[in-house]
Amino acid sequence: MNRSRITFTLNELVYVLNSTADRLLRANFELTYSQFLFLVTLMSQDKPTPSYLAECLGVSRAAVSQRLSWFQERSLVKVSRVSGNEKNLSLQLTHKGEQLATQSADFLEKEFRILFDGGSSVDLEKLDKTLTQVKTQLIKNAESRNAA
Amino acid sequence: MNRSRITFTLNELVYVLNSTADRLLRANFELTYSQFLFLVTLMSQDKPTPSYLAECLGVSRAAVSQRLSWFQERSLVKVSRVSGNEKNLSLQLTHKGEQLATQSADFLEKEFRILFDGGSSVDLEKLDKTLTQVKTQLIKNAESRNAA
DNA sequence: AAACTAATGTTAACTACTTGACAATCTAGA
DNA sequence: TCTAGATTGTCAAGTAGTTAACATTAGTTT
Repeated sequence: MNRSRITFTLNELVYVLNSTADRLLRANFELTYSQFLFLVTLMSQDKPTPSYLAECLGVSRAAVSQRLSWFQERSLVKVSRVSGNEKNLSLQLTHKGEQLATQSADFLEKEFRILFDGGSSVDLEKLDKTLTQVKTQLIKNAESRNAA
Repeated sequence: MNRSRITFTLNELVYVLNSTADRLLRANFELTYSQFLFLVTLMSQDKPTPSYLAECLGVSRAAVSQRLSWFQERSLVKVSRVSGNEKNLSLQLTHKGEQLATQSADFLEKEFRILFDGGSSVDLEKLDKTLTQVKTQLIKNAESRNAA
């Protein structure tokens, strides 16, 4: 029952976090959480192709392809071709897109700092390290188990 | 950047956990993770109505309604009416459904114990408590923020 | 150079959810 | 008692993802 409890707790926590973010973003920027992630991920991306964006977002190339028009229609993302490269599309945040991404990220950051706060005895820095450790170990064990 | 890192880490960890569970269940029981959750949740439920199941699963009543036929077709769940109650449906795992739920849960439990193991220095019990604490506090702060 | 091979982006068909509307049923209050 | 309100289950329409198949382009091998 140990395993179940912690995976359920994790799922619940993630649900609370993501739906809170979604609510805040909808109310203040008319943006869903997943649209926000799309913009923010694209902004921090060194290789701005749809294929790489899909990989960073953890979704399929088809999913990115389908969503692109939404961001183009709203002048948030510019899709172009770089001369000498007929294979890859190049994605770029417009000025408007960049502003929206930056402002909403700052806002969310500030809001969450308040929500996480309140005389908490939890060391978030340390918690993050622990979680990363669990993740890494899980992946490693799964791999060695598959190899065997 | 603190907030972002930990929410990303959490999302990543949950993704690894759930997709691992999904892979194991598909390979060994021809069951997706979400079908597994449907069965297991129903099994541990005291008030076996679709509406309450939806609440427990964290999805809409419509979603449960749409999925019910899948479980009925495979003789995993029996849908009936209790006499004297024309409003609520009554859901019940069949013997086959109960066996599948129990066996797959035991299997998953065992597999995850192995994956979580391996000379880990992480106290999962304690981690669970910390996560629960963070979740509770987050909800509390969000409420008092909304009230104000 | 030609010919495999691999990667990219798009489409079609599917799945699993959502919200909003609805009829049917139960429950309480005047 | 009966009526107003709440709850339940379902449907329709919409959204966001999936996989599989495809044409196109780029790299590699012979």
